[in-house]
Amino acid sequence: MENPDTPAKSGYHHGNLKEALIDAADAIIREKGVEGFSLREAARRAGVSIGAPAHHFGSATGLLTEVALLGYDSLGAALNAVTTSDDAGADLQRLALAYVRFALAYPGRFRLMFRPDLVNRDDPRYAQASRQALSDFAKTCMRRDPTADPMAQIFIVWSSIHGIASLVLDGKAKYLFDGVTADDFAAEILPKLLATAWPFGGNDTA
Amino acid sequence: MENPDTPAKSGYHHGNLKEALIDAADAIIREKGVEGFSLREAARRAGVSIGAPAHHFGSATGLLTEVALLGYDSLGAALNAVTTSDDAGADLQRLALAYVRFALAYPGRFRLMFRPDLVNRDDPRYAQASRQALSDFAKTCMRRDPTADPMAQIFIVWSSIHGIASLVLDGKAKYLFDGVTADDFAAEILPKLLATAWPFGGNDTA
DNA sequence: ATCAAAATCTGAACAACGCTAAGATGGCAC
DNA sequence: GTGCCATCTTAGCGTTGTTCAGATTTTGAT
Repeated sequence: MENPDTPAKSGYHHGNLKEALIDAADAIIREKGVEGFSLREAARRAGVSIGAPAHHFGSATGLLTEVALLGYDSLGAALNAVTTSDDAGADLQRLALAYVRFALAYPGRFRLMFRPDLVNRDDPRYAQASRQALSDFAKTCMRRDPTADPMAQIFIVWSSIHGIASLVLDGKAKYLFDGVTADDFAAEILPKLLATAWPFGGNDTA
Repeated sequence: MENPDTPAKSGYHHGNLKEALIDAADAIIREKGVEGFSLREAARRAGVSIGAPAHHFGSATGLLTEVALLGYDSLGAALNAVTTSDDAGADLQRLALAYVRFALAYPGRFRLMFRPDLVNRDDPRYAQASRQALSDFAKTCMRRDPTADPMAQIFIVWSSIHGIASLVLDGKAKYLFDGVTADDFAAEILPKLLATAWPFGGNDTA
């Protein structure tokens, strides 16, 4: 349940409250979504009083920012685990699939990561984590079409993938593909969609 | 400020509280965003006690659903106002531009429209409004490539546009196009982007 | 080793929120 | 006129984030 290297709680002082609160917040968001989160419940789960988190994070935003950073790290790891090949277009398809599957596997984290009202964007680690998570993406985009304007290409491709993830997560896909669940979509419909209708899958570099 | 055809408030009874509350909610969301909304403030602005909205809308979700419907109507109107031509690809570009500009002009409405936790999706008017808003879109997609699978094509194109709008609205564009404001993006960068890097602008039907 | 200083956590308070239920008010059909 | 019913008020409950004085423990300097 907990890291074995925790100093454990020695009565009054918790030991590593900061990590415990981040874990608790992440768990709440996983179970009940971003809107189900409350600072008080995170404190409750960490076995600490309601005023304790303020010392470590200042406000709820501070704690949620940490969870968002964790989210970007895990997204980056998921994209980094995608196998690469000579075919940049095929790689881009796999990355897109991984992106959407991440969103569906961690809907709470994913939503939080794109909620400017809940995270502190002035934290320099935020921009860093965001950029890092998409680095594989950017590289594969450039590999697919080295002649294109880098920022333009990355933005357009990222938008397409992010739009797919957002719409599916918000339940809009079932309006078009009537009644299909998000999991079915990710497992069956989406791969076909990416292989046929998605314009970034083709190997343009010949 | 108010519709001239309001029965006005006759002391105890408001006259048309329902509309007044919807207007108030829409105004709050315009001014302070979705998160800045509260049922109590909407009641306050309508000049009515805090328990009054419950009678008309049941809960906050009920009221917000009305605002979301209003949002879909206005989005549909914005897309419907786009001039059409023989070139379906060019039309699609204009529709995309209108979609993103709507999101930037009415960020509160736009975000609310895609917040499943704040609107009642079981309301049959929701699916109806959603479909209606995108009808021009769907038609133009089919006109652009009549051979493609309708649902697949519409979903992919919509995703692309929705992703652009979402990322810009969430402030992600300024990470790629350093420091540019959302308005500058919509006015200058986006049109060029749609004309060059966007894969759905070309006239594939020859 | 001692003891002050800093870090950490408690507990209570405050204002605001959504929701509910009991009662007051007034329009409207009969 | 009278009674019904939609409408609105008011009070209350449980919840939330934030703040702050004080209790407790660790740390570091002497």
